[in-house]
Amino acid sequence: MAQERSLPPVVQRMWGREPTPRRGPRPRLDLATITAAAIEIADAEGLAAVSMGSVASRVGVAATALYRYVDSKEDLLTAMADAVAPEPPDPAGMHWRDYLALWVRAHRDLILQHAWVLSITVYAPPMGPRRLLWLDRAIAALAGTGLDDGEKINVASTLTGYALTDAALEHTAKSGFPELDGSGIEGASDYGEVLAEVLDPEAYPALSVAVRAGAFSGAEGWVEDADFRFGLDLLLDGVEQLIARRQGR
Amino acid sequence: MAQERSLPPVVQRMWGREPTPRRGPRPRLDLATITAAAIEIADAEGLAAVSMGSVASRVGVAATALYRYVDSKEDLLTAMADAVAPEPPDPAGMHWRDYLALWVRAHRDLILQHAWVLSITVYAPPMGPRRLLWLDRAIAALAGTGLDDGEKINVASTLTGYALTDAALEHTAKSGFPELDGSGIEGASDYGEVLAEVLDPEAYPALSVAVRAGAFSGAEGWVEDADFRFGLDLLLDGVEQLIARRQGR
DNA sequence: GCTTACTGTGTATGGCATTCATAGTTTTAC
DNA sequence: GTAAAACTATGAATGCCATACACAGTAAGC
Repeated sequence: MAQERSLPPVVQRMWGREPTPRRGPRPRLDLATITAAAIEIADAEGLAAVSMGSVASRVGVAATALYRYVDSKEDLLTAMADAVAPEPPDPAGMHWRDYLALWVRAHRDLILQHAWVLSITVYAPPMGPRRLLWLDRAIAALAGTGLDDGEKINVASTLTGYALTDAALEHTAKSGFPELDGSGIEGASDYGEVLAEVLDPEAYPALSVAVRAGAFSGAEGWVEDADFRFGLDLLLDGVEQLIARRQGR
Repeated sequence: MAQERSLPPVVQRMWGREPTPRRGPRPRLDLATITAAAIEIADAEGLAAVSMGSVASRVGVAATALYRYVDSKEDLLTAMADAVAPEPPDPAGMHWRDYLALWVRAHRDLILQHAWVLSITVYAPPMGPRRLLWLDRAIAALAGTGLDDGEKINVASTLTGYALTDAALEHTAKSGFPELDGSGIEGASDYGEVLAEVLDPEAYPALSVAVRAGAFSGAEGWVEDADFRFGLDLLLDGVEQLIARRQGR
């Protein structure tokens, strides 16, 4: 009755609850070391280089041995996406807004440092121990703001989404537009230039004005990461207003 | 000199500029019909069923024939992600806030109706004709707000990101948490229940309080799509404040 | 009519995730 | 102390898939 529902094997292993077999030889591995090996490969050679074979040979077993720890490659990937998250920053003593700004930035940087995360999941509710640790800190930072638990979680969720999409944008911008490789187009302003030739001013009235006015070219001369802060402030302003509403009256 | 930079083949085809060969047999296909076929398959059987073979046989050619129109499968996928976008709603005569709310919702619904989009790209700068059409309308809706072109694009970009991540969340919530299939866990509240067993209150102080207080269980009894509106209002409040700042002084 | 520039086809290759039967290993039961 | 039971890692086999390549057919240009 009480055990009717239980977490599936992989998730249990993500939480460090590896089943310890009562008979037979001791398992030579655990999910953590497998995941760590996979992350190393992904960091070094990209996600495409992560195959059951490559991961297995890195930990010194045959490819099929991994299926003792993981039901499928997908399981391994989700475990990777969780395990890659480091310790979140400590909110102790910080104003919620300062902390959340820091939190989102750290989140984004984390993703940029392991850009392969972008290819795994768009965004799923956090389930693993590491991601939930980040969620915990965000909730903690919002203590005393008057928001209820659900609202806090919603705020964190929205911010996570922003970190993710901003990281994605920044990544594609940095690594060049994937569709434009070998076209001689190197950055946003070049793209704007070429785009201007194709854009029909009748079908795209507002956009073609903006493009011809150089809206894309401007993106080149960024002051640090103005774009990131732009969206972040948008969101935090929204949160601040919500908090004021909850507190004010 | 002027032609030094040019859009790569696929992108040109996405814009309807198919090269017309001067000799030899007429091409039997074009990118649009190939893409449409691929989208039909993805809608019906999921993205996994989209292979060069399946798409080719649906349009009545051999698998390898597709490489006359597309350099790689990835090209086909990005073409799909663009072509799937329908006509955007018309902003004429609407207040910017009303329109953008509508716009984001339509965007999210679009993704939910073709959830496979989530597996293709997290979020890349729009390059195809359909996505840019949406961008155009968002910019148009912000006319007269006092924002400059770059800011308008940034707003649209942030909102797109929100549509995407919210769709992703909603999708995983609807289709059940992928990692939890066959575990007897059916929804968020069930997950909260099971989670409570694993969560160490010392390591996750804020979160375990929230979970035990039923923060996840509450998510079940949604009024329509309260969560979606929550984040949306957060963002639009932020935009509104920005506009006020640009106008006010 | 002959060349030229194409198109679609068929075959072949190599990589990949995953299945399955098997041999080996440790613990429990008697 | 011995045998069965439970479990591990392995190696070979399967089937799918993206893609490269050489080729045969076709339509325009000369």
